[in-house]
Amino acid sequence: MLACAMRRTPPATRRSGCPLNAALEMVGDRWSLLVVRDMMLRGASHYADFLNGHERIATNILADRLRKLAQIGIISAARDTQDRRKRIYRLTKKGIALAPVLVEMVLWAASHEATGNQPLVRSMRDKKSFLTAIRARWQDTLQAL
Amino acid sequence: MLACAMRRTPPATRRSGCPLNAALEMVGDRWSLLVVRDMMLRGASHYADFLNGHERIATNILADRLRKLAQIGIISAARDTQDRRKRIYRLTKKGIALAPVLVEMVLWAASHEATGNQPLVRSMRDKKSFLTAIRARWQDTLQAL
DNA sequence: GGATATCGCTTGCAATTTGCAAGTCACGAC
DNA sequence: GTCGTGACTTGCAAATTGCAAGCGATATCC
Repeated sequence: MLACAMRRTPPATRRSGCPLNAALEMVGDRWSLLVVRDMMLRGASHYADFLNGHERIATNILADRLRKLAQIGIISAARDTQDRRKRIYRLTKKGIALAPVLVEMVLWAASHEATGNQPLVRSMRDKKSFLTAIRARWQDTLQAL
Repeated sequence: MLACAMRRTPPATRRSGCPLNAALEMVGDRWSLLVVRDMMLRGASHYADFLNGHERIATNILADRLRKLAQIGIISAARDTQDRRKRIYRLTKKGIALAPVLVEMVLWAASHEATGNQPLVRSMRDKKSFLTAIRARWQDTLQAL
């Protein structure tokens, strides 16, 4: 199977062909990357995990973002077999590949503003080992299925 | 002078202390990073340069974003001494420091979607030399003042 | 096994933001 | 002094956001 055939979203109608524009049309809003962060760094996987995050996302917006992120192929959604009321959200390969973007945004913000969570920032300074660790953790959660 | 004293924006009221949240409150919208891209990659410096970009930003939104980016300290604005109708917008140090973020977003989008401008993508693959070149060009434009 | 709680949403609605089009106003060119 | 240009501002309809309340399916308790 060709990699191309696996893309979830055919280019759609983009305002321009610029890859940066494509990225921004997918995750260029206030909330999408925070949802990704919660999954990647805080291990969030249930609806309530995201709702209770520190930024207090509104429930209708959360539902909308989860839907869009799934459509785009950044996350996958599945019913929890242990508790059928719950759904489990997971990062896909495309989703975990956003890690370098998050790292650079965090490092940029931390070096130009007064921000919290300095331990996280410090651990990100060694990008290579941070990314390796993140990817390893993600692989592990896939094993656990 | 302490570095801290140079910050343009005292933390403001953020939804959370997370550096990623801070970054998103500053540039987490559809347009801000496209404006930065136009300056960084296309050498845009006048209002019309941005207006005529391929994504066709609306004029009121452009004015708003230029104002906000200047407030935050990502760009600076100055009257053109050659033609006093014009204003010249330039990236500050904080603005040019966004280059790694742009690079990672472009590389991510290009490897998960069908996008245009492959020459740019290819040149970004060697991140280190790409960033060095970008920073050098930025320094040059400052010399020319 | 019927009442109660929990989970993941949806709905209503006001307020803000976006996007397009049409000005406006200072300056420069002729 | 008239005309064009550059950088915006204004008006307005449409879309998006944010908050609160509700709802249906599933689990838990007694």
